[in-house]
Amino acid sequence: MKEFKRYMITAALPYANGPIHIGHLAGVYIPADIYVRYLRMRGTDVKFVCGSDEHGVPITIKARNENVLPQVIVDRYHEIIKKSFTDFGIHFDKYSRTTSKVHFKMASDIFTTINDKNGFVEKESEQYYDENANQYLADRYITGTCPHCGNEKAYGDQCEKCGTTLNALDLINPQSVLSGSKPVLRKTKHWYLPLEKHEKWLRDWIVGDHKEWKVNVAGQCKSWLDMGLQPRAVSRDLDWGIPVPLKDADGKVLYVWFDAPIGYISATKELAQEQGFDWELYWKNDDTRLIHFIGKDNIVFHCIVFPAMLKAEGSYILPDNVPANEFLNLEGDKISTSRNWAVWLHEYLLDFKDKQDVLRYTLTANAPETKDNDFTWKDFQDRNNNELVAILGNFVNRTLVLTQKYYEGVVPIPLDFKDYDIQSLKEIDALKKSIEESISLFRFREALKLAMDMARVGNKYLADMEPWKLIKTDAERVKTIMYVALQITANLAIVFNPFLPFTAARLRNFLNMDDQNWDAIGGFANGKVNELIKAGHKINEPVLLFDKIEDDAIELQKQKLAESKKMNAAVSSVQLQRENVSYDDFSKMDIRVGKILEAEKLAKTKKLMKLTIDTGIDKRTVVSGIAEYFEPAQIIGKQVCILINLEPREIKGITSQGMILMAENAEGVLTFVQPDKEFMNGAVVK
RNA sequence: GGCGAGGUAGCUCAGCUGGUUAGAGCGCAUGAUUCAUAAUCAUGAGGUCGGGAGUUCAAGUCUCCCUCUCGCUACCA
Repeated sequence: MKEFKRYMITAALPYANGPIHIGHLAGVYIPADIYVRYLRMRGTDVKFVCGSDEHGVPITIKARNENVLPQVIVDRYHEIIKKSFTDFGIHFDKYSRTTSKVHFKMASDIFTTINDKNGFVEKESEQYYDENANQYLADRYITGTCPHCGNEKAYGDQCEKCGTTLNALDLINPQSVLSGSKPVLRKTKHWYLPLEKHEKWLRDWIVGDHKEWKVNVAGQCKSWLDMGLQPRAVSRDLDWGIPVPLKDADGKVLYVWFDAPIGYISATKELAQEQGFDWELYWKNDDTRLIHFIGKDNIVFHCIVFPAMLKAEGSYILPDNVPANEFLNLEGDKISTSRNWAVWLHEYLLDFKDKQDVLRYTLTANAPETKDNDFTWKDFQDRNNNELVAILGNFVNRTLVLTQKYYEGVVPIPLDFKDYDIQSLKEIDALKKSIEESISLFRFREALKLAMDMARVGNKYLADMEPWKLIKTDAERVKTIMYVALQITANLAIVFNPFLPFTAARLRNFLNMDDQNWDAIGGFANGKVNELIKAGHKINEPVLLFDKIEDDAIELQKQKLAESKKMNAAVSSVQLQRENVSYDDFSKMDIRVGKILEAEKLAKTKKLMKLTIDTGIDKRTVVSGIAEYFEPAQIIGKQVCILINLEPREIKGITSQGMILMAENAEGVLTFVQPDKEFMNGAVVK
């Protein structure tokens, strides 16, 4: 593998419309932090940056809802996020934000350079415009009736009721969120990044040059490349964001996805200005290894879109690896900000004071590295009580307590080392090597387990040597044993530093030991024992490294979650009544009783069923999205209610003439609305 | 429906280019031990590797079909 002179590490920019939760931590920030701490301990030249992603429509919506300026929203969450990272020990060199001046200039410059090189294409399209508010409407600023489920509060990009992704032009009765008026279509011009032009080198680069990428990452990229890349708009009609730096671009800003990843570069530049180094060395030099830590939702951006931007600009290096993680679930359910189904970092830090490392440990040991994983409070408690307390904490404690008891805290002078002493110390070296390997492959879960094995070596050593027995018969030998146990303890103080920085620091404090770099780790090499703490060295009185977590603390957290669940159920189970309609409107609908004569599932679709209905008037074809809940055989012969005077519509090449009436519950389960006994086909429903 | 990832011991996961009786941690059982936050150490039980077919001397590991979970995508009058 190529030797690099320096590392540029980025962690996905959190979006500044909500706080950080355990999913973010497990997927992105903890692995990135471990990696960077490790590199630093090896004396590697590394910069680690992140920042708040502060543009985009959702922030302007939140601001509107609270009747404040977008800046107020981003200021609020920027502070919360930044503080919680600091308190949690995620140690960025720079945590910036995309509303900074440096970033505005950086994003504008990059846009300009790409534009000067004809890296964009311009296209006109039709978009909804609010004539009262005098502005174009982002998809989120348009509500209307979902053409699928009839929800009247569907947004222009998706319907939250049925989860469907929508196009604003599909909405029935579109309405501007800004003024309530009916928007009109107007032409607007935007700049697009023609990703399809980058397809070839992207494929060579990802599929050819980077076979070492994680399978989930490579697979996702290949899937996109195979589908064929499309031009992607880099600008939007919005008043919150970085203005498009061109003359004829009034009211247009850079699309948030375009400016956000540039935030990594801006943050580096700001750091460079503070510390006085050349930022371009970290972004434009082939000897730099660029690594993006992200979650799986960001794979396409960081592996395809952002590299295409950088390539189009021309002077930047591309990421060497993008170790994306999968998602973390919480107690069996997807983490969700809007449903408040999450463990929020800032709340955890209050509820579990000084227990940063317990969460770091749990989330690393159970990190979603290869597939989605589940966080449970029971697991959190078990890992603390059975692993941190029982294995690591206990070994350290018994060693230090014995040292106090036998030698008043002074590291004893060893005599002859026996084979078993040396063998145990050599295991430290073997583990160190394995840990290095695991970390280099971004397998932090495995690395952490190996670090715990080091503590296990210590426990086993003490159990086998039984110094508490020997002290009565061979006090001289015990000195050597305790000396060895203390060296193992000192190794733990270093090896855990990337994973559990708070604990490692406390341990070094107990041992009265200076910070050490990674290479200091060792047991036995070149025919001699590696002496991390010298004989005669005085150590401090120990305190327990970890406390047991009792059931009531866990119960409290579970109750918190149960509350969220209750609230959600209460809110979402029954839809509110819709606005009144006139009798005239109602009577326009011609609903009849009909009978299903034939039914067949449409090939190549998941939900669609082609039905032939006897309406009493005629036999007609209706395409209906019910295939997920019914088998053709079980519905043939059923009587149903059917709206027969609905505009016919072509679906998958078949003309659908009408709509079957269905009832749908909160989970989206469907059932037929039908007469309670066999009735005449064609009978009017009113 | 298409594509991607995953389905391995009660739980959480390793198993690289196919090769002797399928591994680890936690949990469980038994024993040892008491320096230690009843922590530790040893031993053991427990798996037809989602199901089926095939290739091969040999398959968890390759091919095909089916099935379930997660994600992206199409579709939903």
